[in-house]
Amino acid sequence: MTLKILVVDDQALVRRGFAMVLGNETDIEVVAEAGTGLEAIQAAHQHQPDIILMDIRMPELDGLEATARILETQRESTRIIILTTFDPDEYIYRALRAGASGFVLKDIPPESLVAAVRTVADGGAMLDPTVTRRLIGRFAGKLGAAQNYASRIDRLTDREREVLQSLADGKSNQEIADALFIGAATVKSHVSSILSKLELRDRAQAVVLAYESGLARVGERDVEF
Amino acid sequence: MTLKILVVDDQALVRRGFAMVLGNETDIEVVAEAGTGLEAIQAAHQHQPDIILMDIRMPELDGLEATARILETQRESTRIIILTTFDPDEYIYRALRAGASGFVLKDIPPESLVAAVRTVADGGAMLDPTVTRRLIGRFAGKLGAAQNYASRIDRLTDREREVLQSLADGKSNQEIADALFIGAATVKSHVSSILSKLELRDRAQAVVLAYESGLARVGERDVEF
DNA sequence: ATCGCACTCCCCCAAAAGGTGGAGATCAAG
DNA sequence: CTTGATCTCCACCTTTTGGGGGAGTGCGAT
Repeated sequence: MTLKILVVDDQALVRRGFAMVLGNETDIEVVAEAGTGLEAIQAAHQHQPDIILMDIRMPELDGLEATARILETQRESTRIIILTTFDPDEYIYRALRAGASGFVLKDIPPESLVAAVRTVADGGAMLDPTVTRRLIGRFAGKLGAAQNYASRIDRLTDREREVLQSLADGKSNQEIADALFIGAATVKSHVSSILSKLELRDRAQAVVLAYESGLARVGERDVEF
Repeated sequence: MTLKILVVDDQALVRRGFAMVLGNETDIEVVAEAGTGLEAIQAAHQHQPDIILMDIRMPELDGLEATARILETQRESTRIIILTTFDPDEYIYRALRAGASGFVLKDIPPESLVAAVRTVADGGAMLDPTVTRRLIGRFAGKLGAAQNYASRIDRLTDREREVLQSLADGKSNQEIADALFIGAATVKSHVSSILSKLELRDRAQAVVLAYESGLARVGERDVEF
């Protein structure tokens, strides 16, 4: 199956350049090009590309806004790689929030661009190394505070951690009991112990801490409520 | 200037493999190998490598702990790339927190490994695409399911959303009342209304939904408990 | 063998949370 | 001006939660 690509950039020359690089691959086809954000949205709906290479600075509607709008309606089928000339700083966070799967500089070597497209098509994400570092730094920094909790969590027993996991699912004591095949009284014991060890007041705080510490992660939960 | 590399893995065969791949490059030199975490720490101090390729599962001291210890004393001069066989899931956060600059799977193509080493040496960071995606997801607080909840959330009134925010801080009804300058009874009303509108059972579930929907995001909270 | 620990479960009690069914006030829109 | 929505609060009631005691089992370390 060939990958359908949409190339979006306000400079025709740049579009052609990327299109040529990608067109050399047998399993990649550039199905459309767009020169503005609005055109991009239009083209995305019309051609349903697998991957969109999106410039940021464009007339009418910038690439990040276009990214957000496109992903609103076709998040499942289309992934977007943001291309920028340099200075990712101000844009990366907006880009990632908008739902971009990649963020690379335009001076990327052609073969790397191809690799990035394939990676993203495979469900991965590809960021420029400096962006990656920034993201890690931000991530690690944010965890500065939560690290206290992460270390406190280590003091929990295995069973207690299991119970905390269940708490982070929004389960009641009885539901946890059923899930772990133990009595409700036992769950109460564990919960009490957890709250005490982590210096928390109630299960709601336990849920917060589970997320902040990384024990629970967004999107990994089977939230059936 | 040639890059000095330390290869750490408990399997000698794996070490030799990586060493050979890297040794082919004229500007890369494998200055030492280690088979355990403790050996790694020792070798890192002795050889002051620019880059360490570090396995996770090892006897004596695992790679993540070794990473943390090494970076404690030579964070400026040495960068570490974590290598794992698969299932990055459980390790990535610990790895990034420990200060790793890279996290790649062992089945990485040789030329990509070389590229990763150069990237990290240049001050960038290199993560496996699935890891990158996870990190983005975590940062952006958005993931597939989030949309369902997000839509339910906008049925809430402004005040209710405020209260939900407070719930996601782990606050009790009284604390929310104090924070919003209203009575505890009023908070109860709002909470009831929230639970009813979102079809939740208790505040713990509300916290979960706040995170899963992106209304609350890891690291944005002033967790003072 | 004894100690500590984790895990299991029990009882009792108080506090918090949640449900129901109100009420008054405001304010924007029809 | 009436309607509907929102925000504020109340009273009454039931359920859940959380704390404070135990207590018995098994298991691994000393």
